[in-house]
Amino acid sequence: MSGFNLEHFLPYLLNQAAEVSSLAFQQVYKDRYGMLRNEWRVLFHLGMYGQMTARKIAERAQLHKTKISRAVAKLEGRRFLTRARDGADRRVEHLALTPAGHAAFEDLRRVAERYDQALVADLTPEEAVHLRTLLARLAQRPLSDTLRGK
Amino acid sequence: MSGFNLEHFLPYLLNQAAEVSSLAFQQVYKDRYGMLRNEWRVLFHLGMYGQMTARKIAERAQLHKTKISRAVAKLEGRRFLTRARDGADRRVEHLALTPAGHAAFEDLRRVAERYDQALVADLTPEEAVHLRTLLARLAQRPLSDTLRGK
DNA sequence: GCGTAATAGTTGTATTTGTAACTAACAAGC
DNA sequence: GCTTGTTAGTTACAAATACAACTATTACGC
Repeated sequence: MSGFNLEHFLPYLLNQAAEVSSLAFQQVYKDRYGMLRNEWRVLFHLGMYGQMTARKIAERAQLHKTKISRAVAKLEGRRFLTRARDGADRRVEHLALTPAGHAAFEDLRRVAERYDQALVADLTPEEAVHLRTLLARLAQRPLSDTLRGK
Repeated sequence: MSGFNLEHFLPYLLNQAAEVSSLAFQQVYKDRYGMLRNEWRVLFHLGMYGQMTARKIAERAQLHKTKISRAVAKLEGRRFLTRARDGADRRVEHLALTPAGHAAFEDLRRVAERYDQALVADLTPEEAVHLRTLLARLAQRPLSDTLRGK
């Protein structure tokens, strides 16, 4: 036997924390705008970084292109964004928020900001920074071959 | 404007880290045993804590009872667990791993242990402990009313 | 230019999931 | 000992997801 314990297993802890900490915020964009997570993410990327192509969003958000495609279709249907074909390469479309889309983004950005502060409320500022740094490190590392060999 | 940035939003970071850090391990239980995440969780709970009811697992794993129900049905179909009706209260069933189920659990437990070590490999032991502690704290806190008021 | 490959984005279909409604068994009040 | 309520677990159906195949367009090799 060993000291291994399910409650300390990092993927388990990460999943639990991610789930709990997303839930209340998810409720907000769902209730106010009928959005799903992927739609919110696309909205946020366009709001934060301006006009972008679907491919670029997929890259930055690490989201599969089919998810982007469907999220974009929904957001377009709600008039939160518009598409513009690229003149030079007609496969590409440039996505941009409409005023309504931008208003929704600003609203949700404010909520997200307060929400984030509430989440780290009982951590010291140093702990909060440290936590974000560690998470970013974990998220960046590719782990495909950590399990090679017996 | 403010300093708010999507890449620092805690739910976003947690989700990315959780997803990345689960992926390679998920591959293992999927490839070796054709299991989904919920089935793996049920297997692990039974393996770690012995015989249990579905309700108890749902409680400990913070998983909805329908997920447990379906996971148990799949695991039963693969002969990884058996059900035994409670004599006193015939609504209740006690679940227990079969030898095959226990062998799968032991195999996966070993993989999980090595995997966890690989995940924290470039953290100091203190950092790793700290990270787990912070995550557990986040996971426990109920956040339903952090967003009250304007 | 022409054939082959790559890229942007979409659609189809099989799985999974979420939510609510359901069955069966027990408990409590009167 | 009935009626009403609760609890354990299952099932049904709608919605969401994953993955592969698809269309349309551009790029490359020769």
